[in-house]
Amino acid sequence: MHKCMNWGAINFDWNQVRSFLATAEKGSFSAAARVLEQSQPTVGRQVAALEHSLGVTLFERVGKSLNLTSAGEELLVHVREMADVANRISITATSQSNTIEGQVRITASDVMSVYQLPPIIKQIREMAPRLEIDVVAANDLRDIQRREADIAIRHVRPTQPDLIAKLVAEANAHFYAASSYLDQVGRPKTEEDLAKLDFVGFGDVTTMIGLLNSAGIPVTAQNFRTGSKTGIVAWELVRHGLGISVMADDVAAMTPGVERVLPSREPFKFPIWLTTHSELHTARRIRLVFDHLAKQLRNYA
Amino acid sequence: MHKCMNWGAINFDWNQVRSFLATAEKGSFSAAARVLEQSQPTVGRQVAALEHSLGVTLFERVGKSLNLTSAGEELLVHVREMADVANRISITATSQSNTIEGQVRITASDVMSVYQLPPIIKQIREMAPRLEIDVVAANDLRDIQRREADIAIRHVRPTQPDLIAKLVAEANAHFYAASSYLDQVGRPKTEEDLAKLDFVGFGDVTTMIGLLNSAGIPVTAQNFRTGSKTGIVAWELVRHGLGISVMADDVAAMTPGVERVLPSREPFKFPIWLTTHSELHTARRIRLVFDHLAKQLRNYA
DNA sequence: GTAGTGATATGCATAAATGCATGAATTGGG
DNA sequence: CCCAATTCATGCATTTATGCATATCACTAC
Repeated sequence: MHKCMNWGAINFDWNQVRSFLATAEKGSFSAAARVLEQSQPTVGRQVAALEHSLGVTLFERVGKSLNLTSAGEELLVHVREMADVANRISITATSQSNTIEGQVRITASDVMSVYQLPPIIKQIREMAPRLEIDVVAANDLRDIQRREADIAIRHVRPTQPDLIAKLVAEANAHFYAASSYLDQVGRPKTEEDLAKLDFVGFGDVTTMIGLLNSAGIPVTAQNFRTGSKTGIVAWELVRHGLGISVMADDVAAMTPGVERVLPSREPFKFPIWLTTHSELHTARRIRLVFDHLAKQLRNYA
Repeated sequence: MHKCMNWGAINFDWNQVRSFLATAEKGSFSAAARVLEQSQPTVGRQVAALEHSLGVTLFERVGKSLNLTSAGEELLVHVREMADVANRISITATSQSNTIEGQVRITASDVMSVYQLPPIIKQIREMAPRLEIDVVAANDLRDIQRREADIAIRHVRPTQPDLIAKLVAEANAHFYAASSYLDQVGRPKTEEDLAKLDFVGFGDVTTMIGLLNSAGIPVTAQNFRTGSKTGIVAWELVRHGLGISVMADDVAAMTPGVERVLPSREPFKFPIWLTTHSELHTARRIRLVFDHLAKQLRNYA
């Protein structure tokens, strides 16, 4: 039989709890294994071991997908709480750490990650060779409280209370298109001309239309025949002459083959906020990266 | 060097946190290892690994004993919270478990554990063979919230809010001494006579004197020339004729060679409270033991 | 229906953690 | 002042957990 070192629920493996949480949130052992950076058999076995040592069935194996038992659901509440505390431990530990080594995670839009971050990160790497910079390129907002990133570069002011945010720059953006495309369709003189051309969608098309309409450009869904949630892909579509889109001037300036549309139009303005957890800001390695990012991003004003 | 699978403090081993907690509370790796039922090298290595993966020094090794770093102290707050949540998980899991198997921990005074519990536990064992009953014989009050026991038998009403308590009996106690001792010093007729004899201390002598004084027996510390914190030892001392002590009548009745002193004196009365966590009370295996204990202990009224 | 996708479970080789035995160092007591 | 008793650190053998490859199963789409 088994060895049953810890009969009953007195002492259980805390790591197995984390496997359970990931499985419950992702819906399968395989998906949980991916986030935990472990293998599917491992996660499956850990959850099974937890079930055994707790004496409770957490999931119903109905062949296809796992369903949370009512007992599992009740436990999940506490398990989430435990994970929250674990995150707080992680944050507090980092804030206490005064060494300039270890990992720092920066999250930013994919466009900024590709076009603006690399040279800055190269500088940081030279300043602090033992620092490991991890860029999380994502257009959805990552949660700093849950430690999905240490530092976030955002274009909206964060609302959460425990976060500190610094407005480092006010960036300008204009309409851009490939010169080849404009040669073909002609260069618009007015915003009404503009509304007759093709646009390349960027993330959520609906909100983009709303934004443009409120800026006085009467575009509709008809204008958006191509697009991508991934900013870089959308920008490449623009570069290959598939239409017009709004882009930060800095990025556009380093992209050959595109030119500004309605050059005299007043620019769109958007803020660049640098964000981190207030506790993390006391950690030397975080502060170093934060301050250097602030300094360098200020140049893109 | 090391392999550093998880650089930075993003992902750390939750079990290592428990090792840290035990070490911080017990003051040494060895002591922590005893509580965790692990070896001292393991605990030491786990804490070292945690320090490494968190990038923080938790303890100062000053040769003799470990001292918590300020960083460690700050982390300890959150770590305790994490352990609390883990306990809640344990309790909730048990409350959800409807199988009559696994461990049930009962805590009681050592005297009760030795003289009264064994036959009851034997009955339970026959009723539920797959149940593992663990008796924690301790005269200090064990914490049910921290899951040091599932069911506690106490002589004071518990005050904590999440506990449910059942008054199962009102037991009687008298003065007892070995017949051989009374043959030697004579059988006292009054309480003043009594106060001239030797008493055997039971736990804290000061509170015992206070108790006897308020009962009208003018004893002083002079009367207590022997004693033991361990009730069974004290009772054995009584049985061997080293003096007088108060004892529950049931226990005294099954001890040959002792007889009641001042037999007509009205008995001391003390309550027997059965206590468990309110959530645990819904678990079938806990309920079974709880109810059977209540039923059997009622006979000792 | 039938092939294809994505999931869970199992056997087996490997990697990692654990425990034991031991040495070094420190404290407390005679 | 030295001896006894603890404590932490390290080398080594063993146990334990992990990952890979694979078989099996359920569901989807054509």
